[in-house]
Amino acid sequence: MRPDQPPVPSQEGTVRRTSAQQPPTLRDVAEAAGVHAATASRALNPKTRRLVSADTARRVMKAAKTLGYQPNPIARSLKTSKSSTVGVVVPDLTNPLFPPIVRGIENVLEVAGYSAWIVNTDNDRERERTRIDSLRSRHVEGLIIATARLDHPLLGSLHEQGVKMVLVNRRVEDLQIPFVTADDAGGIALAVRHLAGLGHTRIAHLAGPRNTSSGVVRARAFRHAIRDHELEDDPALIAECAYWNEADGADAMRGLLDRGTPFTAVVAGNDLIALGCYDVFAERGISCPEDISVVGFNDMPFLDKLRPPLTTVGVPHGDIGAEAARMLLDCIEGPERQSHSLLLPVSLVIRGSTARPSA
Amino acid sequence: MRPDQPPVPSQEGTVRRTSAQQPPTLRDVAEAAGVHAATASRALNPKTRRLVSADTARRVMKAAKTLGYQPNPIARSLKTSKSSTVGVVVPDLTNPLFPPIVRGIENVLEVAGYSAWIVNTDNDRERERTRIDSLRSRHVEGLIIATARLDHPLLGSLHEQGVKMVLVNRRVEDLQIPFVTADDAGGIALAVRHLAGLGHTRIAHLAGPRNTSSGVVRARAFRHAIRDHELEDDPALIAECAYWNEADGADAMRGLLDRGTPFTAVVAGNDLIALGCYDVFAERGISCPEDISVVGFNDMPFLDKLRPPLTTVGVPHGDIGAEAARMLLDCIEGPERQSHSLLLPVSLVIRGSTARPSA
DNA sequence: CTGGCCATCGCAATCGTTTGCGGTTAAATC
DNA sequence: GATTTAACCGCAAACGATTGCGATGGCCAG
Repeated sequence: MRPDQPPVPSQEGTVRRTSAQQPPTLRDVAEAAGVHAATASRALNPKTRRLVSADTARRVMKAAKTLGYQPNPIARSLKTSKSSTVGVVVPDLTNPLFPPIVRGIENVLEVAGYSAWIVNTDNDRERERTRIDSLRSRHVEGLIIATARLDHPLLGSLHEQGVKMVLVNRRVEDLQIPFVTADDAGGIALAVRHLAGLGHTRIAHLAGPRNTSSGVVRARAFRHAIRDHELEDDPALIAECAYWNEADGADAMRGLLDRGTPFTAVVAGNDLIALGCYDVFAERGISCPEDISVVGFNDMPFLDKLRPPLTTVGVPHGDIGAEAARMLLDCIEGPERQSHSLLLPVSLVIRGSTARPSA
Repeated sequence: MRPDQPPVPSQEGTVRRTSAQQPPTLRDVAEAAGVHAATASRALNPKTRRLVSADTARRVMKAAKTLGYQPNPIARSLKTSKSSTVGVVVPDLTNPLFPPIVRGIENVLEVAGYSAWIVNTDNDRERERTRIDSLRSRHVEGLIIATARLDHPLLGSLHEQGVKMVLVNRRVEDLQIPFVTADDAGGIALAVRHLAGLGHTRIAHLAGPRNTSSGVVRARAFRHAIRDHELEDDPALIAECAYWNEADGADAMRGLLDRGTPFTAVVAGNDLIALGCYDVFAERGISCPEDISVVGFNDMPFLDKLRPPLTTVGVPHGDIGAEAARMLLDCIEGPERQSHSLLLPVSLVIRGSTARPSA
């Protein structure tokens, strides 16, 4: 659309695009510095600067500064197939779990000169595929993925194709994809130790979906912990939620209650599931923690202001994101460094939703 | 890095890049269809398809499909200076106010074939400048901005430069930049009407920052409403928060309490400020709503599970985002349509934090 | 039968960088 | 003083698409 000035080529050799404030290009600074564009390119890039004389490097950099030159990432990306960009795939930004992770990611990416493309999948496989395709066509240099399911062919094939990626919060079975998650098992152990210490013996678990690693790891850890403390190991005390959200948490809780098996405490797969429990408590006039104690998982924001404040296990979300980003950058820059995975420590945040059993 | 095959040009004319699964390029499909790349380009683009014969168009599209051709957005963007991309500038994704807006934006962008670059500014002017620069260098076609301050020279200069943008949640003074916000004044009116109806006569306001439009609009609306209902119009009942967050809300509340002016209700500038009040209530043993009623603004998630559940004015965040995106697309496609601004209706969500004054 | 018009398509330039290669110059060697 | 050597820099070809323009051919009208 630019009115390409009529083909009167280089009338003077110095002035280009006089009228519009088209941002200056590399050629502009090259001309200003009296060198060829190639030289300017080398002078501006620290990695190639040693190929030009110190003097011309100075001249070029000065010219760049006075012209306010900003390299065009698109042209660069086209040429180099690099983009200084990574894709971040989350199920839903609206889930308070993810923004802190994203912030952690962005913080480390930013200082490394990278930026993040964020996409939501809404847990829809097809949408996930198209979003990731779009990321790849934009030449992202790697992927940080928060939507991993245990069985995830898409990730498998991406991995085979050599796409650099790291998983956050989740792992996938049988694949050597690096991940960084919270210490799920440790967190659950903390939770049931706390409940056992309060005197609970019949503790239920509202497990997350069986197709996510967090779901199964936490559920398994729960059964281990129950046995370790020699509490009631009753399969009827375990219910599974289809999704990590309030509605399914509430459903699971109702199911548990309707089943009639008595219990005095429940460790929820995560905070949202715990919130679902709160809803059911309100429905049925159950009081927490007097009738039933609840502990959540994640320590998402504002839990301290709930009625009652939710006891939960605190997870360093920002750190998870930051570590994941660091690992991805390692993958990208150091080609074949064997990057192992990371389990970040958690802590129990004791608030008002847990108490001694009334009985 | 691709091992550019030695300059044995077009040995057969058909095979390129046999080894690697380098994605097919436009030239590949052109060859496959037996036409020139230019023709292929025209055939693939609906807008130019009429320039080629129906038959070759079919051939090209078939070839594209069988090769799995995906146009390279980077090359396209370099040539056309378009990117099918818009920038979304928010202060902090971690604030639950913004994710729903972002989702709304993405939903309408997606069906239009656009996608969104999200950046956080942390309310830091310098960071804001650099992030927006980076967006522009990536050729975003427009900006959706949620960080507007009333006096915002940066936005002014962008606007002068012809950068398409629309503001969400905020406006800026003296500038004809289209915006879409909630009906702030209407929401405040609803809130004080509710409180007045309950019998409160001394109502305080914890105003948002004076440098944001929402802050001043809500504060002004508050004073109007107070006068309309002929309640105590005492300047000592108004405090201002430096930021829209819990900590500053708590500070303002403490200031109000320490001032000694009596009041029985407070309308907070937004939900986070209201949460700050909750903190102070806990500190000082004040009970809500018995001693003081509180109403927030925004109806962010999980407010219904607070102690007590927060009465607040509900804002259609998703719609705000969606409308903003629609307006921006209009700006981009229709060049000089006079796009006016939008005020979306709000509603009062009455919960447990408001009650009749005890006195 | 010829001229002209239109539909169709190819040519080549272009967007702004990066980078292999080759040429120039000055310094270093014997 | 001739020749090697290195440092420095320019040339031009990419990357993958879009697009103005011109060439070609077929078709119809005169």
